[in-house]
Amino acid sequence: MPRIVAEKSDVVAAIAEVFREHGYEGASLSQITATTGFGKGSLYHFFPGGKEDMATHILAHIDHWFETEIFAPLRTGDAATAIARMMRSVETYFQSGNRICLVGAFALTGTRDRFATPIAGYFRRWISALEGALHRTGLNQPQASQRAETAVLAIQGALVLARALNDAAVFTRALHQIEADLLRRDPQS
Amino acid sequence: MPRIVAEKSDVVAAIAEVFREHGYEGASLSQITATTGFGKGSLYHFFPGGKEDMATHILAHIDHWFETEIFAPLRTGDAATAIARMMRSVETYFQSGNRICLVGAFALTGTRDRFATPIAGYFRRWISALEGALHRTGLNQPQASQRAETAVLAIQGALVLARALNDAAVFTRALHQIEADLLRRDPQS
DNA sequence: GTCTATAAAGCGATAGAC
DNA sequence: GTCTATCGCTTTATAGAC
Repeated sequence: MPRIVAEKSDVVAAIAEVFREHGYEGASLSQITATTGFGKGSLYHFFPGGKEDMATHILAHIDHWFETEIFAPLRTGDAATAIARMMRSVETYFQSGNRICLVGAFALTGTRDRFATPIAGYFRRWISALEGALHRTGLNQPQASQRAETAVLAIQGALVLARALNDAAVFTRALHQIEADLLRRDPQS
Repeated sequence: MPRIVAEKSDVVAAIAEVFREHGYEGASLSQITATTGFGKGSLYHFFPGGKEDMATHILAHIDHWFETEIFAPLRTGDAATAIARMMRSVETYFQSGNRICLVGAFALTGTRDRFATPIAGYFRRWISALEGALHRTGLNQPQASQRAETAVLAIQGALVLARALNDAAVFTRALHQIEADLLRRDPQS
């Protein structure tokens, strides 16, 4: 049954892009109203806590997407398949390097202190889920742990560099190398 | 001969830390005056263009430091020595992961568009200088290019992840692996 | 070169009509 | 649930005394 009025989840996704583009401090309510088409009345109806409330819901929304699409499959599915799927999902989600990671961006400024728990949790669970999958492929625990951390870190770095150079190909290249490194069978870590 | 009054370079270094902590949008003039001790009168005396002027000088200051301490040695010195020195300088500069890269942070938000040229130039010259050094160690051009990009990207990612997890050890671990990967002699890229 | 006072604009947030 | 009007505050930036 179609709805006339907006739903919170629609609003969250729309606002997320404004935060992604300007950062937490840089995203003003007037930009949000202009870009999303929602007036301040609607915004404060959905998010009584204002800007911080919006960001909290956006982080939860992002976390839920990654949890469902990436972390959970890494934990339970066939390890190699889940890792390959992770790489494809990451490429799609970050639009081949044209979209940044909001969680990573929040981490780099004073915004981190405001949202320290969800930010740390997102990366911790990503690394942990990937580590588990790598362990199931036969790697020992320290190797799996190190490789997982390196892969997640490299994805973040690739997003930074792709945007700094305004060259999405940097991201695509990095993803291919990350995948090869993850599945490598030689003795090094 | 000692000076009583402040010099522009002193002011730049002090302001840089405020931008580093809060990002471009998040750093307010009142925070800058509070942290640095310079009043608005002094600030606008040194930087008539205001906040954007300050950020421009800060980026130039950072660029100059890297140019002198890291890029130039990579271009002319003994390759292996210069690379090892780069890793040490990077560890010191970023305070073992407790200090972020302002250029990378600027790249992630709308601030990038304002400073696109210095941001891209910083990373382009870093990668290019490192690529040259790797080439001189015997790697062919594509290998050197790929490894240089991967290393710079990994440094940025390590800074993001270390700050997200509030765990500087992530950065230290990553630096060791990056150095090993850079100097590796096996056939893979 | 540094200060204080102040202007003009934009900010996040609220109130109340509909 | 959405709108407009508005509050109080902070922002960047300027002016002018010292």
